[in-house]
Amino acid sequence: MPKQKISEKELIWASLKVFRERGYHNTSMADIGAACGLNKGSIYHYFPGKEELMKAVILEMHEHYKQKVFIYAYDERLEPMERLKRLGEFSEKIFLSSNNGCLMGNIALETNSVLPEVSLLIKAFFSDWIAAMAHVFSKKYDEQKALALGKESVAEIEGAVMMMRIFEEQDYLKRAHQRIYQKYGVSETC
Amino acid sequence: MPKQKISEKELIWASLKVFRERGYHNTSMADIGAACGLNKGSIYHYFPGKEELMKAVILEMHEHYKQKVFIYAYDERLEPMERLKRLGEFSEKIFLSSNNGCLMGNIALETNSVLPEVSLLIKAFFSDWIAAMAHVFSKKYDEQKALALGKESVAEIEGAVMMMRIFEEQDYLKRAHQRIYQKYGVSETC
Amino acid sequence: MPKQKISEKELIWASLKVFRERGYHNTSMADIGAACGLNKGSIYHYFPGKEELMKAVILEMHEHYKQKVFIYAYDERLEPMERLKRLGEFSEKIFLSSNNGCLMGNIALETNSVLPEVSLLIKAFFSDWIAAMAHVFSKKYDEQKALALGKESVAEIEGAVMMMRIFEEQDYLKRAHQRIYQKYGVSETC
Amino acid sequence: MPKQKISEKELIWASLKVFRERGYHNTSMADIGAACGLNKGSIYHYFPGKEELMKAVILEMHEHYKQKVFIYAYDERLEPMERLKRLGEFSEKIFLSSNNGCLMGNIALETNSVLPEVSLLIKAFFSDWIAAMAHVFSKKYDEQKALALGKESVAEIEGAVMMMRIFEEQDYLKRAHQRIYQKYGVSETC
DNA sequence: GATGAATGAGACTTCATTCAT
DNA sequence: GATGAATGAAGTCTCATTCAT
Repeated sequence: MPKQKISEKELIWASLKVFRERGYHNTSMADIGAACGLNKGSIYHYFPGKEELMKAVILEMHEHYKQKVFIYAYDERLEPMERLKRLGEFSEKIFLSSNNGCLMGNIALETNSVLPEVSLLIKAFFSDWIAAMAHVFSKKYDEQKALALGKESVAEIEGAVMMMRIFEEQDYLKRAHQRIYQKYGVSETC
Repeated sequence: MPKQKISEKELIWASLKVFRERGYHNTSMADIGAACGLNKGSIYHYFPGKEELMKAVILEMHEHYKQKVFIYAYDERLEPMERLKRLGEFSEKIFLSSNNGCLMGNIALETNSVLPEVSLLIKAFFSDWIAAMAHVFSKKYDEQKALALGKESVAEIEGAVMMMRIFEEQDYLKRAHQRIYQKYGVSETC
Repeated sequence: MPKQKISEKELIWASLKVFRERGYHNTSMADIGAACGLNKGSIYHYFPGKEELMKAVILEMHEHYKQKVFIYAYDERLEPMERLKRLGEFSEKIFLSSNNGCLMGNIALETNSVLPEVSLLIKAFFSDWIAAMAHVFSKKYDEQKALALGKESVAEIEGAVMMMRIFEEQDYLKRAHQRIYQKYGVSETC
Repeated sequence: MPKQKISEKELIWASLKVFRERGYHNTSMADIGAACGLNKGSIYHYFPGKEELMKAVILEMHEHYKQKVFIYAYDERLEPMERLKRLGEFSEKIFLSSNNGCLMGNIALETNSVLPEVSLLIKAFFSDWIAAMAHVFSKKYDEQKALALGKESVAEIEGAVMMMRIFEEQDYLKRAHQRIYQKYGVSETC
C-alpha cells in the first residue's frame, strides 16, 4: 500500500463505527466514505464491495477480541475469577464506550437470514467468545457445565447490551457481569 | 375487489414475519406485497408508508403480548411461580415457532439511531414486559430488587433469543427461563 | 341521471376551481373528488377520464362566457363603448373573484404541447373571445383593424391576469381594461 | 467518464427547453435525462432534486436576461427609444426562436399555488424586467407613470407570447412591441 | 350510481458499483 | 491510488383507471 490516503485498518475501524451505529443496510458507501475522508469510489480500492468490507470489519473485530479480551481466558498465570474479571472489564470498556451496542449483535440480527457469509463469521466470533468463557468455567466445572455457563454468559452480556442500547441505561451490563462472576463464585460459598 | 382482499390484521401479521426475518431496511414494500398477495402499491391503502406500517406491526405485537403473555403476571389467582412459568411458556411458544428471533429485538437494534418513533414504541414494549416480570418478583422481593430482576430477566431472554437465532440452538431460551425461575425460587432453598 | 350525488354541472364547476388553482398535471382525481364530495372512482360515472373531464370543464367555461360575457358584444341595443364596458366588467368580476388567474390561460400553457385536444378547445374559446371583441371594434374600424384590436385586447387581458396572479396586484386588470376602452375611444378625441 | 459528460450549464439549458415545452409537473427526470443524453439518476449529481433544478433553470434564465436584455435599459449612451427597441428585439429573438412561449410565464402559472420557492424566483425575474422597462420610461415620465408603463409593457408582452403559443401566430409579439414603442413616442406627436 | 380497494405504470430518488481521468 | 460522474437497478410512493360489491 504505497500512497493510500488512509490505511486499510483505518478504513475498517471507521466503517465499524458506522455499521454499528446505522446497521448494515442503512449504511451507504457514501456514509463510510464520509466517515473516513475517502471518496465513495475509493473504498473499492480497499475492498471489492460492501459485503466484503462488512466481513473485514467483523474479522478485525474478532481478531481484536481475540488479542485483547479472549486472551485472558487462557492466561494460565491468572486465577479463574481474575480471568473472568479481566474478560468482563474489557467487554465493559468496549461496550460502554459506544452508545450503539455491540457490532456483532447488531449486524447478526440484520444479516442472519440474508447474508450467510457474514452470519458465518459472526457465528465464529461468538463461538470463540463462548469457548473462552467456557475455558474459564472448566477450571471448576466439567466440560458440559462449563460450556453451558459460557453460552449463558455470552447470551446475558448480549441481552444486557441490547437493553443498554434501547434504554440508554448502563446498569444492565454491570449487573450481567456480576451475575457471571457469581456463576463461578457462588457455589464456593453456597 | 370491492372490499379488502385481506384484512389490516392479516397485512400486519404478514409484514411482521417479513420484518422479523429480513429486518426493516432490507424489507421492501414489494417483499411485503409478495408475502400477502398484494401489489406493493396497494399497501398504501392500508398504511400511509413503510414506517407507519412498521409502527402498526410493533403496536400489534405489543398488544398481542399484553393479552396473551403479560396478562399472566397480573393474574392474582395464580401463584407467583406459576405466573413466571406461564410467562415463560408463552414466550417460548412464540420465539420457538420462528427461526428469526424476536421482532422487537431485531428491529430495535436496526432502528435505534435512525427511526426515533419506532424506537419509542419498542421501548414501551420492553418497559411493559419488564414491568410484568417485576410485578411477579415483587411478590417476594422489594420494589427495587423486583425491578432489577425484571430487567435482567428480559435481558436474558433477549440475549438467549439472539443466540438462538445465530446458532439455531433452542436450548438457550429454555435455560434462560430456568434461570429466571431460579431467581424466584433459589433464595427459598439457599 | 336518476340518483347522482351531485349534478354533472356541479362536478364540472368544482373541478374547474381545482384545475385553475393546481393546474392539470398537478391535480389528481382524488383532489377533484375531495373538492366535490365524491369518491375518486365515482368521477368515472360522469366522465370517461381526466382529460375528458378537463375538456368538459373548458367547454362549460366557454359556454358560460358565451352566454354571460361575449353576448354583450353582439347586443345591438347597446352602444359599442357600452358593450366593451360590459365585457370588461364581467371579465373583471370573474378574474378578480379568484386568486388563481384564468383557467383557460393556466391550462393552455400547460397542455399546449402535450394534450392537443384540450389545446384545440382552448383555442376555440380564445377565438370566440377575440371575435367578440373584434365585432365591437368593427363598429368603428375596418375588419382587419378590428380583428387586430380584438387580438391585442384579449392578449392584454391575459397578460394582465398572469401578472395579477404572480404579483397579487389587482391593478393590472383594471388598467388593461382602461387601455382597451381607449383603443375604442381615444381616436375620437385625438 | 471521469469528468462531467455535460456541463451544468448544458444541463440547465437542456432542462429549460423541456420545462418550457412540457411544463414542470409533466416533465420527468427521465425526460430531462433523454434531452441531454444522461441517465435520469445522473441528474442528481448536478442538482439535488427536480425543484432545485427548476430553480437553477429560472436563475439562469434570469441572469441571461439581465446580461443580454435588461442591460440595454441602463445603457446611458443610448436614446430611450433606442433602448426600448433593443429590449424588444432581444425579447423577440428569444421568444420567436421557440414555439413554446416564455419559460417564466409557463412555469409561473403552474407553480404559483404549489411551489412557493419557485414562484418567488419568477416574481424576482418579472420585477427586474418591469424595473428595466420602467427605467426607460422614467426618462420621459414621472416615477409612478413610468412604473405603470413598465408593468403594462411586460404584461402585454407576456399576454402576446401566450397568444402566440396558442395560435402559433407570430404577429402578436411584434404588435405588442409596437404598442410599447408608442407608449414612449405617442405623446410626442399627439 | 357510489364506493374504495386493487392495479400497474411511472414518478422521484438512492445507491452499490464501474471506470475514465 | 484517488476521484467522482455515470449507470441501472431498485426503493418508496403516487395516481389514473378498473371493477366487485
